[in-house]
Amino acid sequence: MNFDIDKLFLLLESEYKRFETPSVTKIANLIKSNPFAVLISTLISLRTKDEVTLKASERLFSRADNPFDMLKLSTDEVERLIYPAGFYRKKSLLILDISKYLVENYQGRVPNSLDELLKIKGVGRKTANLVLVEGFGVPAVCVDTHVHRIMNRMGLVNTKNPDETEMVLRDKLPVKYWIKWNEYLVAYGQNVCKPISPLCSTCKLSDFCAKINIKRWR
DNA sequence: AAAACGGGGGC
DNA sequence: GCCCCAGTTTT
Repeated sequence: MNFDIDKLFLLLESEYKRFETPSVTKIANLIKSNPFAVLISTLISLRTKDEVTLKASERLFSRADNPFDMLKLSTDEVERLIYPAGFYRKKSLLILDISKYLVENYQGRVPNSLDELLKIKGVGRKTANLVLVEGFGVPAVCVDTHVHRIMNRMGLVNTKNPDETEMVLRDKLPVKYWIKWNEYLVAYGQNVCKPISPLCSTCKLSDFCAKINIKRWR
């Protein structure tokens, strides 16, 4: 990164605090303390808005916040619990599949290495890295659509491939920033650096922006 | 009626 | 690398 990464991080941090909403943060923090919850809520979040995901997760985890309890539920029950998130059939089957896999292979615990996480069905690099960062508090670079879009707009990368963005960040971003990077950028991506019609005129990060791919992402 | 919400996997 | 997947909520 050519620019002052420390300054950028501080800006992101202060912006993040502006976007915090107590109720959402409370649920999110509850999920964060449990790697299994992080894993499952990430699957629920597929093609689903964040508030809906959190509400569905909260309902599901109040019934079962570990693989053993999850396997006591039928697919119908899981479907009903996560219903508003959409794609509930596919998701409920996957949730129970993964629960079974974790019980059979890891005594019901979520593995804490990238390689082992990637062996789980339905888990790719984004999900695996998020489980490491949020579930285990291990430094990892998690590139989701927000991180990927903003890094492209800033000119750090110029690629459609999130894996490439991940590799560049691993190389250029100091490890001490890995834990919070995804969280801050997701918040910024949702509130300011949005996919369509981003709020560039009031953006605090414009000094860092290469101003490419602004109009529309995707 | 149309758009928004995203990541994994198959080829 | 490109395309497919498939359902809700919001506008």
